[in-house]
Amino acid sequence: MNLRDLDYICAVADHKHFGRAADSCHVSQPTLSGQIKKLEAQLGVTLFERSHKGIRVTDIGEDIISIAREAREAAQRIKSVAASAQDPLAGNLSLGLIPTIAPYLIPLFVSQLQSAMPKMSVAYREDITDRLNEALLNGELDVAVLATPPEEDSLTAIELYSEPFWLLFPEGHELGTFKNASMKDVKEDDVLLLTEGHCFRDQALSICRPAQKARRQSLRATSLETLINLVASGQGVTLVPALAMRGGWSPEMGLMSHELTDKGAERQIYLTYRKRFPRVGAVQALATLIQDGLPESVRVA
Amino acid sequence: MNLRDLDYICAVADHKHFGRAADSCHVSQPTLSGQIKKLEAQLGVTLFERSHKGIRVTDIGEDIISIAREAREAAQRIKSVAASAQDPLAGNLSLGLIPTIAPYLIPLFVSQLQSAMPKMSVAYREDITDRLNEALLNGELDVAVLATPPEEDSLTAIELYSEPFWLLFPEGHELGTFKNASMKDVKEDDVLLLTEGHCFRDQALSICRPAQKARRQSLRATSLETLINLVASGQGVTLVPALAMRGGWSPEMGLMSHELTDKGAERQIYLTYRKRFPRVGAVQALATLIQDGLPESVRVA
DNA sequence: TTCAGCCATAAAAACTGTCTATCATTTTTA
DNA sequence: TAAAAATGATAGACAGTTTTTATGGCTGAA
Repeated sequence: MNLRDLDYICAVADHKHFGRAADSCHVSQPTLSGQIKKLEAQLGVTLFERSHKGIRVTDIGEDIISIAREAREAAQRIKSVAASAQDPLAGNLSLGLIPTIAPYLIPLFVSQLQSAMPKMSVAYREDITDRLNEALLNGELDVAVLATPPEEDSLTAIELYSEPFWLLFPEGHELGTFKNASMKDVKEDDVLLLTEGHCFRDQALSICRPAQKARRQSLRATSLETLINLVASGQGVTLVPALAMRGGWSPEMGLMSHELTDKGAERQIYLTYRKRFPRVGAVQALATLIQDGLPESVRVA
Repeated sequence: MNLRDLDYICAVADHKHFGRAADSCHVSQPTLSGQIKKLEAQLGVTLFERSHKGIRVTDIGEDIISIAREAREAAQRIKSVAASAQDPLAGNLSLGLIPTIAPYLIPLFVSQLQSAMPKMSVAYREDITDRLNEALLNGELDVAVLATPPEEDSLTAIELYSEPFWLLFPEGHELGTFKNASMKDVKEDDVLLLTEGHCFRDQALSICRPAQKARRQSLRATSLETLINLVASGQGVTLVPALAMRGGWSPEMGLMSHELTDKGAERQIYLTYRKRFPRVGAVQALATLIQDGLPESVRVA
């Protein structure tokens, strides 16, 4: 049996005439006759009672043809579902972001996303790099905004932007007298960091002098917001990524900041996805959309 | 697209492994890979994300495969409906009978029909020959028990039995003194007949002497039962077909009867159906069943 | 009776699906 | 780290199926 055979019998049932049915299927009449004859033989059932007056559909023929229509309709639905999925800017996309990016980046593109890709529905997930990578690998996630390049061979990434680090310190701190800041100006045990697992912790540590690295085990914040509040309350200074500076909180909260002048005081942000992920178009579109929404405080490659 | 292709994608979705899916479809792995690749190209959609770790079904793939399962299920249903319709002793059959046969013949085979062909459901229709023939031709009816051979080329018939005519007369009638009866013994204007349209009227007339034929225009019964009652009330004599004699009414109602000795005082009963009617098996089975239930008063060919 | 309409049949041609053999890549194992 | 195993993709030959054109036979109508 064959979907085409089902087309043929439905056409004959509709036209009650082999020749016209054949025309409607764009095949010759012998083709249609032959295929229907074969199908009848396979099923062991006569679908049509042929006579020169006209075609009569047998009782069993009626039954079978109505099921055939269901099958054809399903096949048709497959085609239209596939056709409407053609659009790379449609469908579901699950997007992961790390906690030091999500709250600052998402507002920069969500509304644009809605208007530019209304048929794309994005599910967000905020988690630390390791877990996002894992989710990418097992297919729970389609794409992720990460601050580390992919390590697995099966992953690849688009470079989104590079994000400078800023030094955040409380009002009245001696750094306030400086025009700009470098890590050299920071006291070793003055730097507050995130808890382990946050990649930004490692990135911040990597631009500290070696001596600093072992210190301050006791004070670790679980989020950037907490960290900032700690700084505001005079517990020390910290580094924040540029996008986190977008909030208007600095003056009111008694916080001051300098962009760091140190070379390498920045991190590269990637849009990571599986190499085999089929909807590269959607990923590309998302990357461009994110980049278009970025402020000038970060540098797009 | 093809039902086989749908089998393939469902198998891959089930096994998450091309090789094993190919095995389950009893084809080689390249065949399966190739067909799926082609289907994906046709649909313009990636159904599976292939990697060496395992197969991941894409979102659109999930959608399409679930529809594919519907189509496969419909195809399967076609096969099983056809298979269960293989049985010639199953299905619906519409059976017509003429009024001078129906009430006497149906009781002779209905119970046998139920037990011998329990999956066959017969719809009965009682009507005069012309209308039954018409219904046969336009497909309203599948078979008919008629007392005339088919006239249309597209119809054919099985000879069921030949049914002698009996002469029915009231008790006290002079015919009661005879051992047997012939039409020669009957007074011309004594014969009561059915209304026009009943073939039995014509059959009865045909064995009357020509002189009788123009008479008795005024008394015409619309049914055999009426005719018999008319005879019982002394209005005349009549002919009845043998099967109508089966009832136990003769003595009680003051009726007597002789089987006619005239040559040709009988009629041939046919089971008529369209030459092209596909379920000849059902018709044959019905014919045999009817014949098996007949009494000895009629002759099976 | 002839003619036109309709479905069935036959033989050749085109197409499609399948197989074997082989490759490239990835993962596992030694 | 290198060899082996596993997995899916590719290529070319082959077989089976579908399709087409040409033709036949039957039926109903003029």
